[in-house]
Amino acid sequence: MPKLLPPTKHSVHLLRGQAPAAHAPAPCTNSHCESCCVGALCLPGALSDEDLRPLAALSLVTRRFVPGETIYADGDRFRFIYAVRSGACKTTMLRADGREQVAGFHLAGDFMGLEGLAEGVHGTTATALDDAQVCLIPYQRLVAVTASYPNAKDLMAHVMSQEIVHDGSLLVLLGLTEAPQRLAAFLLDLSQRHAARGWSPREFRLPMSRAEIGSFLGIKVETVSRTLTLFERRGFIARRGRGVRITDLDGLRAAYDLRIR
Amino acid sequence: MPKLLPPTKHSVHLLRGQAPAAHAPAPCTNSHCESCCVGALCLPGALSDEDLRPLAALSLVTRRFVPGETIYADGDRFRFIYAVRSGACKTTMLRADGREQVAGFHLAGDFMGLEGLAEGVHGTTATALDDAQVCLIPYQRLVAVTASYPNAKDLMAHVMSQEIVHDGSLLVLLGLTEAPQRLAAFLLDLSQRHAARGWSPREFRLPMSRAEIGSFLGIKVETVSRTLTLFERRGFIARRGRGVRITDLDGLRAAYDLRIR
DNA sequence: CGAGGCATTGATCTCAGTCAACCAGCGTGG
DNA sequence: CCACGCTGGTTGACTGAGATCAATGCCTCG
Repeated sequence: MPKLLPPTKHSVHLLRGQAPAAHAPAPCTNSHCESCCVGALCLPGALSDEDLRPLAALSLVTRRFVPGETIYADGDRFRFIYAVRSGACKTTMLRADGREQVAGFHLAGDFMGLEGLAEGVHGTTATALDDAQVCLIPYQRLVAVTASYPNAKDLMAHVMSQEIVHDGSLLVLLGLTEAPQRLAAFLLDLSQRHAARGWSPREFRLPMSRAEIGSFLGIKVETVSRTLTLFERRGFIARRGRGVRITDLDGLRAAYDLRIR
Repeated sequence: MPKLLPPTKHSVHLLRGQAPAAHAPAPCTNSHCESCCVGALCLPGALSDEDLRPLAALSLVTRRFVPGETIYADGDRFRFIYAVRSGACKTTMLRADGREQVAGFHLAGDFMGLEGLAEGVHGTTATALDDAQVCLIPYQRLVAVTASYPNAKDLMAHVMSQEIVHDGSLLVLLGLTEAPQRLAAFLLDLSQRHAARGWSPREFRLPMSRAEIGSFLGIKVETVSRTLTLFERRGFIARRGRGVRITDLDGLRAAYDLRIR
């Protein structure tokens, strides 16, 4: 087996030790944006302290959620925009047959619930995957604040545009026909999002189950599993449980000719 | 063949006659929002004339595009938000292997190019599918206008949220595993969007090629074709070329247990 | 009227879904 | 403390849906 690269005891140990501890930001105690550890991610880059000050008036609430706990539910009245401070969440929609369909995954620094704005009602259900801290931003108050501070006014548009950009690249991802392509694109998307947060793009924990990955990608659990083993045999990744190390990022990209920007 | 329902000469004729002519809005000659025929679609419902007035200051430009013509390209600097006034467009991304991947379809009343806001550069290419009229909204000027008119201020957020809602439902659509499910969901999505415009939800023209449908849905052209024939044999649809009539909307929905809201 | 693009259909083969067994980790409770 | 059962993950054998290859038909446009 020339190409085969099984995870050594050592690498496995690395995976387990690093994944959750080293990359997750330290818990935040303060609810104000100035001191929030995901601030730079959460808010579009070039905001000065000047711009941030009005946001202090929002008096944000940060809540903790345990894995599986619902953050907001489909049908709830839209009152807050939710910013993930730490941990990870999923948003889902219920299908007619009762099974849930994953609509997206959200890491620290991501927003959730923006879809509620248009109709005044949420159209998805958000659930914590990890122990997660989520910042509740009261929308009405945000509107009031941004109205009077011109510099902070583009904030929402910026944030929403980012969401649209990401959704777009996910739509392209899901337009791929073959399971390995989709899964590779999915891993690369996660990798890139980790990089954007200053975390390692090559080694991280998958906060979601195989079933959830499959639901999102439109492929079955077994195929997710098999394809991951395939990637491992090809030497693209090493893994241990939910920990993943991308050992050959370019190879992975090249093998499935993707370009998720 | 008990269930078989081939398109009669008569129904075919209906399809051809109605599809493009009856449903498309009449061409707009005026560039101001007050008199634009897609105004109610383009702008969130409850805007009064009062609210609309400031928008006149935008002095919008409407441009015509012929089928295949590029409206904006991946990499272009973000200057405009594009509102489709008539016709239909697609947005695409180029994959590494050079083939293009369809990221979305846009009907009259839809916006395009919102993804450019975040980075200041467009991340997709927009192309006309029909003869299309597109309204170019200069973003900087829009920001200036909305800054001084509080009622018009939520406009952007509203519009972007709608985009996010729709993207979300498309993500769910693409998370479906089987080709007939996806195609059914796709048709129902189109149907619903037609209904939202006051057009017939049961009879319309597909402005895109089978290949483009396939690219978007992640299935091959042949499968698109075969699945459409399947739908026809089951009595769910009738079709002639790019014209479609949904003869059994509930049946289509029920058979593939979807609930695209 | 002919050419070329688009759509449909058929035959074959491959990949992913299905069904089922098995394993590892974990919390519960004896 | 270990036995137990449960959930989540992996693997195998088989089947079926969809991709591929190829041919034909249809419509549009020059």
